[in-house]
Amino acid sequence: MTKMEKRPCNEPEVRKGPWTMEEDLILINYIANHGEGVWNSLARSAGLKRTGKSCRLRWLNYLRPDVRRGNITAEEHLLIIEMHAKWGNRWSKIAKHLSGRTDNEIKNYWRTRIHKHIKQSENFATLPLSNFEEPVFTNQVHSSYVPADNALSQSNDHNIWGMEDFWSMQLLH
DNA sequence: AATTTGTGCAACCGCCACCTG
DNA sequence: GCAGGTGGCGGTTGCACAAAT
Repeated sequence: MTKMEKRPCNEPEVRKGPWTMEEDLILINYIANHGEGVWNSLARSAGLKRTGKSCRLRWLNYLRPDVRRGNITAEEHLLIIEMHAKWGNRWSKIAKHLSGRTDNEIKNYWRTRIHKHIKQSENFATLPLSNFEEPVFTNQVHSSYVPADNALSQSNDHNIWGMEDFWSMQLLH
């Protein structure tokens, strides 16, 4: 919340924006002890000043132990394209076929990598054939479209706390 | 070195469907 | 049948960081 907003004084304070390490730990600990439940009451019981929706999203997209982030493989890349052709923007449906992947990640991946390149190739299509480059999805392109390792480490770098850290801390309790 | 522009991703928003009383 | 609460989904936004100028 960047601006000061008026809020009725009887309404509980609701935090927005990026999650802090403390909040993550509270949520992880609470779910580890009590399991997932009704998210609104979970948020209240855990003492988090977040909406149930926000907690659910954070858990599903980031904190779940089985969630896999980054490093989309060529195989997954192909599956995404295939399933998107079949179902369109049904991200959650697509995500269910890619274990550990979230709809949010696939949606972002599509928008930032695949869709962008399709747009680009559409632009190429308006050019004379002599200017036309490789079709977007060839074997050759698979490797170039899979995020480079350094790009991944870059994206993981600003997560100072990896999920492994959280879960290893969890095991200590 | 400073500034601008582009990119990737986490998180929010709004809508809809389902459930329960 | 209706209203309120909740979960799930897809679209969009805001921000941090990288790359380009």
